[in-house]
Formats: sequence, structure tokens, C-alpha cells
Amino acid sequence: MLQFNNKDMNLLILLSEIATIEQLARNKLDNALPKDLNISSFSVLNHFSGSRAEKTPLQLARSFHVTKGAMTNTLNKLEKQGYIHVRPDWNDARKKCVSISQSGIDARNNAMKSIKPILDEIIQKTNHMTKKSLLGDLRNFREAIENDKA
Amino acid sequence: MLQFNNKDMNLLILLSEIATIEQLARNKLDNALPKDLNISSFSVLNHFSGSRAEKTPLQLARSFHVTKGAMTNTLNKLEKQGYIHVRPDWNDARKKCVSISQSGIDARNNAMKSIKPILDEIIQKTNHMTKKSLLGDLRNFREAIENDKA
DNA sequence: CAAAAATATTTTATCATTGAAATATTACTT
DNA sequence: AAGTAATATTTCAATGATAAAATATTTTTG
Repeated sequence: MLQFNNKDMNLLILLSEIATIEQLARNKLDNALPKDLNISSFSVLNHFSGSRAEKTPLQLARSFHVTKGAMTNTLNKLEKQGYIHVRPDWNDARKKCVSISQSGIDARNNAMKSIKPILDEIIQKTNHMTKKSLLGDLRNFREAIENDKA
Repeated sequence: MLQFNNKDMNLLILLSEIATIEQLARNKLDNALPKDLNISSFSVLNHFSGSRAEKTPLQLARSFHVTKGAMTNTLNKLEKQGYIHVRPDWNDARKKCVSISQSGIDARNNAMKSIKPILDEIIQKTNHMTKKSLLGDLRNFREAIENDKA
């Protein structure tokens, strides 16, 4: 308490709540996913299931707010597994173009099946919550954190 | 999309938003904190600034939802730094009793000062949000995730 | 056009976490 | 009281992330 105001303390509590949720959700999903897919890999595959357009590793790293090195790791694993296609960008030899493969789509759908019970359990337990405003609030919140550097 | 319903997809989006916020906030705070304190250590010190009562390592691990091994690490560092006191539990030789030291309190206050600009910037950018309901919603959400194992 | 700056990816060293095993102590059961 | 189960902490190997340096390519600039 001391010389710090309530708003600061409340924000720390909020951030700590967010960190706790992230940790719990990550562990639950990690354990439920097929052993050959961790959350990072699954997230990339899932990203492509919305739009199958090619992306560069850097674009993906920025989408997920991870470092380029971390994305290199994840993409290398996914490529070895045959879940993504990686090709050079013919117009710019610095870049690569990443897209999902058919077996990547299958792996993603299979992974979704394996985490569905967890998702449905959370949905059932939070039925009363106004999840719509929660998501909106969180998005505003994220933007408040990322803005000055984006 | 495919065979998965909107609620599942929306929940994944919500969880991904939470993970992103956690990552951004962690990096920002980590960079702003004094070099001798990472977020884990700071969180433990901050925990004791609310209530200085002694806690066992296991209690702390559960409070923060980290493994016992992770808490051992954090506490060892904090003890070497002189920021906490660790003593045996005289009634149960399996346990230890952890409390914050005066220099731990000082380190915590100093750390708060160094992250205050970040906190205030976030507060200013989210002034319009109903942070009260957001925290409540997140707490419910966390409980929905942790309940079946707690 | 050559040099310098910017961009994209990979590599490297470091760090914090996890899960599981190891160790030590206490509580329970019969 | 002895043996088994439960509890608390530490150790260990593996994993995934970061920051920064290294490499390669393209763009800018003078």
C-alpha cells in the first residue's frame, strides 16, 4: 500500500489475474493437445484455418507477439511435421512464405477435437458472464499496452 | 470454422487475447523492473507487502499457480538477495516459513516506483473502461478454469 | 553506382518454467 | 509400534521463450 495509489494496485491485481488465467489455460490446453502439438504450434495452425493466405515468419511473429527466433523454432517444427508449406518469396530472397498444408488442416481439426471438452467445460461454467463485453474490454486493454510500440 | 461452433472459436479468441496481454505486460514490466528483480520475484515481494504474515513455499506456489520447483527457484534467489527471511517450521520439519525482510520491502517499493510510469500509462489509456467489472469477470473466468482441480 | 541503412531470418546463450523423481518428515492404519 | 500413505521441499532433464549477434538480401542515399 504505502505511497502507491489504489489504481496502481488494482491494475497490478488485474494483470496478475490475467497472468494466472493464462498459465492455467495454457497448461490445461497443453495437456489436452496431441503430444505432437504444443500451444504455439496449434495457434499457428489455427491462425491459418481462418485465412489460408500465405504469411511471412515475421508477420506471424508479430501476430502472436513472440520474437522472430521463437517463430523460427515453431515453424521449423511444423515444417518437419509436414503441417505447413514454406517457400521462398520469389521477389525478395530475404523473405519466406508460409502456408498450411492439408495435413496441417487435419492436425488442427484433430487438435480442436481433443481440446473441445475443455473449451465446453469453461463455456458451461461461464455461461452467465457477458463474454462479449469481456472480449471487447480485453482487446481495448491489449491495445492500451501495445500501442506505443506497435 | 468447419465443424466447430462459434462459442468454441470465440473462447479460443478470448484465451488468445488473454495470452497476448499477458505476454505484452510481462515484457513491459520485466524491462522496467530493476535488473535484480524479475516479475516472479517482484510478485512474491508484492504479495508480502499486502500481508506480511509468514507463508510456506507450497502456499506461495499455490497462490501464484506455479510448480513447487519454480517457487523453490524464486525463493532461493530472493533469499540470496536478502529480500526474504526463510526459517524452519519448528512444529513440522518438512515445512519452511517465508517472510519479507526490510530490504525486501525497500526493494519492492523501489520496484513499484520503476514500473509506476507503465502502470499509469495503461491506466490513462483505459480510463474509459469499466475496470471493475473486467476484474470481476476475469476472476470468475479464472475460477471456471481452475475449479475442477483446486 | 558504391556505401550505408534497413529488413528478414537464423543462431546462440541464457533464463524460467514444467513434470517427474528423489529425499525427508509426519500422519494414518491396524 | 511398524508399515504405509500423505505432505513438503529440492533436484533434474527437457522445453520454449527472450535478447542480441550473425548472416544474407534489398533499399536508400549521396
